[in-house]
Amino acid sequence: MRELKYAILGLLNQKSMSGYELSAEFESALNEFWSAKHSQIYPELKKLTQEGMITYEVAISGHVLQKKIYTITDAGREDFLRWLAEDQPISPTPKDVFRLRVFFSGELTPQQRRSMFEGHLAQHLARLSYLRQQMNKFDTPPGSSSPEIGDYLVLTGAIMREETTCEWLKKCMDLAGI
Amino acid sequence: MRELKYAILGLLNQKSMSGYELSAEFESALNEFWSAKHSQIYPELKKLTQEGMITYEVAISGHVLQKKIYTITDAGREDFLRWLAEDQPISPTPKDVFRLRVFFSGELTPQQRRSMFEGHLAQHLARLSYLRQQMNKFDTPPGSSSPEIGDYLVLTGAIMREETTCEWLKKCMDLAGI
DNA sequence: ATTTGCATGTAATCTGTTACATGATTCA
DNA sequence: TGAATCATGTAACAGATTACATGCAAAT
Repeated sequence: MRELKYAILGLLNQKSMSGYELSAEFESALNEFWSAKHSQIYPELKKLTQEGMITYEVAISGHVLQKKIYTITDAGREDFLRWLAEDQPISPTPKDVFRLRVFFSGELTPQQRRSMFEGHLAQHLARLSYLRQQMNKFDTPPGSSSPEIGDYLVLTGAIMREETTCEWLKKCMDLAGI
Repeated sequence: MRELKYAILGLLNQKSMSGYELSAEFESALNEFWSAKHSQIYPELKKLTQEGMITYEVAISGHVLQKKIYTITDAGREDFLRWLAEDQPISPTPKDVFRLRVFFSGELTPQQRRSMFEGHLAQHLARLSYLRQQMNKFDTPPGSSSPEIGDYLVLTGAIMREETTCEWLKKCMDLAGI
């Protein structure tokens, strides 16, 4: 499916940048729905260059250190837009280790179950409060044609998802009688 | 992390069965949070047998056809229970292609955006109605020490997750002014 | 001087999917 | 007798993580 390809093309379509900066984007902006390590990004950039989807020019940081600034080509933009507009079936529900453990949680003692749910709830509450704080970067909700609209929609979705996860965990503690 | 290993051990801890039946479990009971094809299951069963986590005996279906009925060993049960009780940090948010597309959706025309959200909403509503129907298998909510409690908790979670996804999609259409 | 961050790459390994391959059983 | 389902495996490939490997730049 080459999804990493389109994540990279999408980012380069917003702004030319280096592999290092792309890497940072995956850890910040895309963090709630995609990830990629530099060891995966660099080879993909090489491949995309060979395929004519992107080009780069070498820039110098300081005196000697070289970095490659990648720019999307017309062919790359075309391919990206084609992918973006394609309609695609919903993906199968992703793997979730925690739910796997909950499925088997009947084998645990009540104390063990309690600590399992409590531990996860604490972590999800922390993530939720982080996401809500992220929301502050929007003084006012971006308009429907603002360049920030996508960012805003996914952040909204991430918050709703965490809220529901927290509610579910509370309900689990309740239903499992803890 | 060997998560498939523990999914298999967990199922065999409930009931001895063949690779084929395990495969069917992944497609039904575990469907909302785990999956595995037979091409991954059979080699894992071989490995678990070598490791002494499970054993099998050969049964005959009909006249000739052999099937291997796997049973968890004491060592396997111990290892499974150790894994289940371990406390573990929440997993990083899973990859989600649809959210990736929403993130870049500012590049689409309003009509394209509309069809993207509408298409997904329809599919998620269908899944939601399927899950709600699944809930009917519980005449009454299982008690906290019933063997069905894990199944019930994850189904509850799956429904809540789908409901939130649908709400989010509606909100997206609203915010994106469609 | 030392640590942290910038910057780029490859190798080994693990996980998972698709495709290849075979054959028996059951039901219509 | 043909199709669907039961039943088990391997091979090739794709996607992703961890570890290995190197070196400059900036700030303390």
